[in-house]
Amino acid sequence: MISQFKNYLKEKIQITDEQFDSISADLKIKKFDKNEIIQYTGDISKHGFFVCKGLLRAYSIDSKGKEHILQFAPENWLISDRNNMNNEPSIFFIEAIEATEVVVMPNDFMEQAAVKVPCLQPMHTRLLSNSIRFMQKRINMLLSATAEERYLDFIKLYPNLTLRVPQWMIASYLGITPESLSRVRKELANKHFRP
Amino acid sequence: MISQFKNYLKEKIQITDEQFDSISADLKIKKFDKNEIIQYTGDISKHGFFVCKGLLRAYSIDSKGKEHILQFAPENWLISDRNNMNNEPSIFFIEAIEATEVVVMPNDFMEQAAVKVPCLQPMHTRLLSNSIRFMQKRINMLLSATAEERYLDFIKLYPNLTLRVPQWMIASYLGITPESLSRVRKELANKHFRP
DNA sequence: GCCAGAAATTGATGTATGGTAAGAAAGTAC
DNA sequence: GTACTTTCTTACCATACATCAATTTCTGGC
Repeated sequence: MISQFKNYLKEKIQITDEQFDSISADLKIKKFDKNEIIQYTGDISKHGFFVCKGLLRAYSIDSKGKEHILQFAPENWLISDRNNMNNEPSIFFIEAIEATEVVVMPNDFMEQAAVKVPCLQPMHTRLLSNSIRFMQKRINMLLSATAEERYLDFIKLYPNLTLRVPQWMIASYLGITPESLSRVRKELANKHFRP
Repeated sequence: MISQFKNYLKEKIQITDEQFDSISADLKIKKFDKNEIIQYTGDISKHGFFVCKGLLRAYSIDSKGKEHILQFAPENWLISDRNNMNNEPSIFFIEAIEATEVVVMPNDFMEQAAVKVPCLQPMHTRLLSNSIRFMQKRINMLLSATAEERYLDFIKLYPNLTLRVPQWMIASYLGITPESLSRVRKELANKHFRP
């Protein structure tokens, strides 16, 4: 449903149906099955994705074969590998955790679209800035907080994801093992933590 | 020296002296002493900084009073708190590690300047994208690498900073204690590591 | 050059989280 | 429903890094 992307934009900026139509020619809808991999490490992908429905994750695999989740992308999230902007290869995989429907947008979509619809430009900048803020917060947590604190923070930040994704993925996002997360949860249960 | 900022821009984009003059009216030079704090947590700062000379660091202080360095900013780096774009308070301090000279730029400088000099816009987007890539890499390291690996990565990334900043700051950037970094270095010395 | 304070090193010990392994529980496919 | 896989839990032990404390080395100010 491309209209979902239109609604997303309408919530952020003033854009008419005509304006949207003028930029949507470059967009395509694509569906992915659960567990389907959308982008591989080393790819030079030419697209970013807007998630209409479903759930994606971006993850890397380290030298020991362990996965590390960099980002979840549920409905109404944009996900794109900024490495591809410079035609450099991706450093992570993108995979559909659930059956997912996305809008596929060329890497230069925002720049191009902003020519026709100027107010997209500040929106784009704002999105990038938010992404930076978000990652700064995450780095800060990784530097300063315990596993338990990070887990509580995760629950607050992604209340619905907590039930939607398997625990081992949450552990992978937090930078701990599934076993440790299980123990953290047990601890919290003992303290009568209510999620 | 505001000319340093001009040279920086000239390396990135096509900009004439006249164009630069047309946007530089909003810029000011400011000097900070070593150890001077430029921005406090909670501030709603209205400026970002371009470092002409010297070295800044951005850091947070956790609930136990421990500092955590989010970013170093040596010469020719831009540093600005994206939180301020939304008039939200800063989540970190910015401090001069050395006597430092900066160009002070209003938060909306890039947006405004891009009206007069359009090619600043894609440059700005590229800078933000690079910042995102950089932080993704750092998150990935924090999730997957040992203290030693992160230190080696740091040395490769910031060869000159390694000598310029005290070790306890590097430790704070890496997310370990100064004692641990000292031991990591000792280990590397035993393995005949040559920096 | 000397002194005070900061930074770095080192040793002894503590703790959070990891690794392994086994079994329980929950999904998923047929 | 049964079989099979995946996920989650639990227990035991291992390890990377933290903490505390005592020196040693470095640095800047006089």
